[in-house]
Amino acid sequence: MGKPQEQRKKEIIQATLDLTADFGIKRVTTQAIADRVGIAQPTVFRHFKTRDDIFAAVIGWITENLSKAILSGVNPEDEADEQLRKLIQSQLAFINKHRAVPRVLFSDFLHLESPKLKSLLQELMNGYIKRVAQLLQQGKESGAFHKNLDVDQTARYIAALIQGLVLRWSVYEFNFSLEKEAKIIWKFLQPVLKAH
Amino acid sequence: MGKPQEQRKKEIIQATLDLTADFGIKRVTTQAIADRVGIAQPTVFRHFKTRDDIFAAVIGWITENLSKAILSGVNPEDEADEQLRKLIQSQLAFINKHRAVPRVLFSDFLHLESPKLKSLLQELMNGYIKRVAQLLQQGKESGAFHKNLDVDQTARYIAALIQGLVLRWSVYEFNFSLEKEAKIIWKFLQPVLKAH
DNA sequence: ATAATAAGCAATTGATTACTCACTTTTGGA
DNA sequence: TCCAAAAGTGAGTAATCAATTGCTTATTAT
Repeated sequence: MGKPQEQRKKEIIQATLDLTADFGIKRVTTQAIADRVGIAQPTVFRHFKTRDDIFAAVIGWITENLSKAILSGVNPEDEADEQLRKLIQSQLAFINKHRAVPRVLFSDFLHLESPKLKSLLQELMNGYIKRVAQLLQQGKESGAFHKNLDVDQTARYIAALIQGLVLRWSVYEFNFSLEKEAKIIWKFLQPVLKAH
Repeated sequence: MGKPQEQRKKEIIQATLDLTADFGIKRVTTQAIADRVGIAQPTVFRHFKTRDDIFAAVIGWITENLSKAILSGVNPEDEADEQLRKLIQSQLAFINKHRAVPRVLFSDFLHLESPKLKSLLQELMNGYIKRVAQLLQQGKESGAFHKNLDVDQTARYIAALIQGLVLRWSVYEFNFSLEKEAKIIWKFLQPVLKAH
């Protein structure tokens, strides 16, 4: 019994991701989702109670897979600065492949309509910032980064830098490669991390 | 004839700004705007042909007043680095006062539903980046910034940094002061601008 | 003063869309 | 095999909202 249920859920999440990437959250109606999955519109509600629940699952998917992408992109035996470089690189590679991410991130719908979705988004950001801060702390202790680095502040700004970059990428209709930007952003960060 | 017309237009724009700050673009219905101005809903359409036109005017207002705020905050006789510091500071002070700015900036509605509004947004970003790049170039020539600075790249990243910061401010429900952040962000940028 | 124009409104329309209901079909465990 | 639960559907419902229409009131230029 459980199997088809879970299968359909995944199909619905995937369809929602694809549609969100192309058209943005507003246009992703339950009808559009149903069409793409190949079921009738009311059937969607057999698997998710409300449309919000679908987007909650989508944020869950993003959180989970972004974590995976970062984990698999980073070698914990590297020096902290190399780990951070790879983290940024694999994060941008992931977003580059999943345009639904900026659509979800920059959605007034999510920011304002649903407190539940908003707190999921806050958790996603918190988790990311925390992870970066850990690496900064590690690198500070090992001498890879400079001694007076404010790790929390810097982690927040690294996150802000990347989010701003992704916003520009999204506003300019994905017309440059995020993966290439990873190298440039890393170069940009060097003086912040390593200067005296 | 022109006078009441222009007056009402301004009232509608102001009402839209206020409502957007509080509730986000989606909830700013023509009815809500009319209620706040104190007119009937169809009267709104005497002054703006479509709802999109209202938001176009709002972006126009933001563009104009952000420019003014920056201009009046910057003394052109200062050194370039001092001008840039004041530019960032007055920009953040302006956004701090006008929460409609992030609501407009981070709206999938604007990004996706209306090509016209999207290109207005792109122009706003372009103008800002250009202005920062000019200051960087000026400071590079005067020796305030280091010789190998990539002015366009750096200008884009400064814009990204600020936009990412404003996104966090918005996602965390405006629970910290952007003006205070201006000082910290300036400190953060020092090594990028002045290192060898 | 008055004609022309703009500003205003109540009532309605038409389109959209999340969600429900009553019913049928499929599926999988005993 | 059988039957209970799950998955599915067609046909709605109810709510929301931008935009229109047909009309009245206020303003202003001559």
